[in-house]
Amino acid sequence: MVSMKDISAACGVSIATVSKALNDHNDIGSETKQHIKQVAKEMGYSPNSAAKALKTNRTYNIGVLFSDDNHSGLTHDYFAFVLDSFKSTAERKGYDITFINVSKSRDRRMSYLEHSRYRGFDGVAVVCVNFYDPEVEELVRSEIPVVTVDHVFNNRISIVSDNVKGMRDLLTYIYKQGHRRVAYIHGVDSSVTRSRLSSFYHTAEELGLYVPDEYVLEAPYRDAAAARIMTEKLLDLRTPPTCICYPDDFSAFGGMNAIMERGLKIPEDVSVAGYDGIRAGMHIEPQLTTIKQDTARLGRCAAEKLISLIERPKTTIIEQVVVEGKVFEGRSVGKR
Amino acid sequence: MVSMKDISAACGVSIATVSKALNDHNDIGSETKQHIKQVAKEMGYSPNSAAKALKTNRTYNIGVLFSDDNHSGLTHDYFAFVLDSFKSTAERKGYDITFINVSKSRDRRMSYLEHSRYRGFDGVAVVCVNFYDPEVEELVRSEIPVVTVDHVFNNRISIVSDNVKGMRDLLTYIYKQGHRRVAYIHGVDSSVTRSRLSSFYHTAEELGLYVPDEYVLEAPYRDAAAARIMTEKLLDLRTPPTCICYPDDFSAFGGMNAIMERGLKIPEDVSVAGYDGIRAGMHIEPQLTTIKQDTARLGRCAAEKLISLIERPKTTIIEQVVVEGKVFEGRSVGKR
DNA sequence: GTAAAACACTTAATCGTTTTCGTGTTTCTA
DNA sequence: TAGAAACACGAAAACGATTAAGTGTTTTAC
Repeated sequence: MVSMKDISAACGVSIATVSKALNDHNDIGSETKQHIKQVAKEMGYSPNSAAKALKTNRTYNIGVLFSDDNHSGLTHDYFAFVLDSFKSTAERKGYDITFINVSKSRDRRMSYLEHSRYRGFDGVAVVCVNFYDPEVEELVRSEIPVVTVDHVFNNRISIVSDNVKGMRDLLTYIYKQGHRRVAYIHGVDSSVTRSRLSSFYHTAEELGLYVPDEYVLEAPYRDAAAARIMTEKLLDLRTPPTCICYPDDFSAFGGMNAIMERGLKIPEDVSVAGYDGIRAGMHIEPQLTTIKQDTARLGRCAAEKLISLIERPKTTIIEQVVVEGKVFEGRSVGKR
Repeated sequence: MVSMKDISAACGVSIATVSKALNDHNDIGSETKQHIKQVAKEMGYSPNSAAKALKTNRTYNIGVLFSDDNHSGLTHDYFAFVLDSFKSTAERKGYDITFINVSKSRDRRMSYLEHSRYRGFDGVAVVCVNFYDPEVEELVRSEIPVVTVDHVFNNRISIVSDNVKGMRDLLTYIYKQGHRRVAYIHGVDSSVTRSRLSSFYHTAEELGLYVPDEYVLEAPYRDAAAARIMTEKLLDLRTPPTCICYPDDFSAFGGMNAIMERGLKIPEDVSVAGYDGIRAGMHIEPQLTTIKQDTARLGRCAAEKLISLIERPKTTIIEQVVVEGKVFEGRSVGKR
């Protein structure tokens, strides 16, 4: 590995001069500078991020905390899309991204914060984790710049999808299609769930839609099997709903299967709505009506905000950025 | 940030002693060692990976090259699963993973190899990229330990799914269900495609299955729209196939839609088989018959092999590890 | 023509670790 | 009891970069 020392020797100048030449400082003569750059290229100089980081305290590396209770991890469609967008935005701005370890390593495990300090991340993005984990708390409250996605912490930047508007739009759409008996299987408790649920109730009231208690059930996110069971409960009611909303598209798939297995038709007998707008939903029969999240924007916003916070901490506004999704009109919600 | 220097001052010993104590060297007295560790904990010592890396030339960081022509990136279901497994295996063994930049950064872009050297990756995994990219070549031929997934390079370790056996098993299953007119829409040229295609022909011959040329078409991977078009071509033939195999599950979704839109029933009129076994396939109607790849094993193997190559270069066998998938019997391939 | 300013480098300290040699005590060994 | 091990620790160099301060030379200004 050829270092600045080698170049300085080859060029007959000091290491400092090499450093400055390569970094385009303006107290180096232009022909010296050109020559040094030339030689560096010829010798195949490769900079050493560790040395640079040690000296400058900047790594141009962003940590990403990415995991959840179900251990869906990277295979979580919605968050994978967000992460993908986050990644390319960060890369375009000159940052690399490294995952913050979530599994216990060979020897003593580090906490998220310890790990972040160890790697010297310039900033951290928290996505798709259990936000009530004390280690997450510790990380978020630390001195390291942080953005969170889909969860609001006090006095931190967060990027959240507009669950209130999303649920309102979805329910309104369903209502306009003529449905008057709408059930909602919501996810387990979290800020996302709470936003959607209260929006559901609030919108129902606005629309003059009566929602009996037995129409509102809970199931874990992305658990097709659980959604099945809940769906069957709903279908067993004396007056079953004409439309069922699910916590996410995957759950909707599970629900659809339960419905079809009873010989019922979608959307003729029962309508179904998902949430998230994952790709597979477009390809199934009938095409799933859902809220299409703007994952590209979520990821991009998160990266931009975080990098802004890193590079211009004073002028970066600490705020919650809300990203709207929109109703994707498939064919799983029919007219009544 | 409290460093070894701070601890050495607090304990009245030299920095060297602190380093050795914390690293459990055995030329430090046990009570001194205990005391130093104690103080380190109390003072909230946080180690600095950059300094350590600079000195030891080991980062415990693995680079992952992950991208493709379609820019599916992280949202590529099959590879996301592989990566997820890779990630958790690596983490369990004490390695972090960092993405190798694929987009051009703000200033001059680094090549994959330059980037890897810059970050000092102990090793690199190459997944889901265009393997004919000269930059990939450069990286693979370099001094850095490398494993590749689903592509074989000369004299490098690679983990490949058993496409020959997979295709054979799938076609054999289809044959046993009574199909005699089987079409295959294969992916674009790559080592994976070639294995599957030759296995398809070979197996057909073994089975005594005649495959007319017009039954074999090409479409890009994971392109539902292209699969639609090809499917329609097949359905327009004077003797259309009774079963269509697709390059992957997503393409199969596209094909299924084309079939259903013609009012044909799956599997009564036309049967459909996918490849990969992504989650969504389980949830659609009819459930997709496909080859379920062992993504967990692929990722785990890749990580284990790479880490072995890093830690024990001499004793690690350079080989192609083949991971078998198996037929997932859904309901999209019917009996004839 | 001379002091000051501008220019083009160099020196040397520093970031936080690791690790090779010492070196001074203590404990065996014969 | 003298010499050799064994033990417990320290000094200092090194990893590869950055940067403040210093130095000698040339240009500028009046």
